[in-house]
Amino acid sequence: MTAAEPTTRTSLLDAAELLITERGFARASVRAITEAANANVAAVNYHFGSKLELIKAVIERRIGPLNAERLRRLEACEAGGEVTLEAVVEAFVAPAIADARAESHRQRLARLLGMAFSQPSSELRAVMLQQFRPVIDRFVPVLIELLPDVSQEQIYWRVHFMIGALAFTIGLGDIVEAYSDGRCDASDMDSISRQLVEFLTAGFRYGTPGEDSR
Amino acid sequence: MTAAEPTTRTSLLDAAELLITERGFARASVRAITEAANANVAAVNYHFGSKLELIKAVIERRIGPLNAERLRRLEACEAGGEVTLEAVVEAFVAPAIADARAESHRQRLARLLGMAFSQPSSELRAVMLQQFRPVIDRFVPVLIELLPDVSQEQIYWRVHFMIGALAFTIGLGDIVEAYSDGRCDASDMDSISRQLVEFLTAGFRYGTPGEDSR
DNA sequence: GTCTATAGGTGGATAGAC
DNA sequence: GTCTATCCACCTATAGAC
Repeated sequence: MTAAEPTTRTSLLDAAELLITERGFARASVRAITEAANANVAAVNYHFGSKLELIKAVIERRIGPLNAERLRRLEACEAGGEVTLEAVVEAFVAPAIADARAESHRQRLARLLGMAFSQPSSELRAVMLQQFRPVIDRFVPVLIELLPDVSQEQIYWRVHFMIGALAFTIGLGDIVEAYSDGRCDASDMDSISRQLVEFLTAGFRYGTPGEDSR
Repeated sequence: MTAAEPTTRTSLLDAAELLITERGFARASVRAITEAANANVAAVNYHFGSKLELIKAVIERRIGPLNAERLRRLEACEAGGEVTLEAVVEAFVAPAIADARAESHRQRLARLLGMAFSQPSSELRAVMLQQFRPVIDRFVPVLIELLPDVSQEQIYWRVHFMIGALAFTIGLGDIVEAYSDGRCDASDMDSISRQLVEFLTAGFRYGTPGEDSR
């Protein structure tokens, strides 16, 4: 708990994260991970018990702090008395994009997140559900209060739409560069974050056409 | 080209699709696929050349018709003279959700789509890009015309947000059921489609706050 | 904690008979 | 086109010396 010397354990986590985002869960072999970490083949089993437990640890190490930051920002909003819809959406979106910008692992976290979500493995999806649960439980009531004309059910769906747009955007932003023939810059995180927040805020606020039309 | 008798080739495609969406690309082995298709182990290599080529064929078989339907619906809008923003968004969203409802493979197509997108394998991502390119190229100009105050760059990003929300929703709708403690029904495709179209339409239309505020 | 060696298994692919 | 038999690369996990 003193300094940040690279233990074998953290080296394994780093190497695993890198290789998983590069190759996927299945093709990131224990052999390759231990080799990249300058550790022994048996190190994964010694430190984590199995490859699956290592993967879980990789996911939890990233998603945990990310979601904690989301909660922290939401609480900062409430403490400041400025609980606008836009601020709440930003509290959810911005930490993920900020994290994607940090270091060299630009899309790594989000791709990891997206991969873990879309993985059919029920084990990994359970980890994701467990990690996201407190965040959803905290954000939804705030959104309900901010949008009294929108039903609870609709709020849940819109939160889901938000997560989808966010995960897809960070993990696969480079696709837009290809489609737009370079007109869009997937590395301009500030612009992306702003555009996404504005888009989602509008969806939350105006996503219910006049009730009289039904 | 006469009837639809189940050839070995199509049995392999069906079995591969099912197993891929259940287990993922890596864990859907050639052995399991051929067994499920009541075919011989060597059949995959005989008919497709390799496992990778089989996977590509599975993706193309589903995404191709889906995107063709999107183009067809967009053209129907234009022919009818009713090119509203909502109709255009619906032309993009509804075919995917309709397909997800058909047969028993509820989330299969979309999960396949999401998995193929988030797969680090550059081979598969190239297939996805190639399949989506004509759709993007067709929808973007229409959206530009409908939203003269929104820059081209922003349109591309919003289309990206739309795809993300859509893919995530169809592929992982059951997550919402868990988070909402059953308040949301992920099998009510009509409701989901309507809500998603309304959410996205609002994002497209009102996603740009007044310019005077900057 | 780290290493070597190896067990024990599954993967994709193919050769060659039918 | 279909089958069997087989090759061989690679994987996870562990036992046991250091």
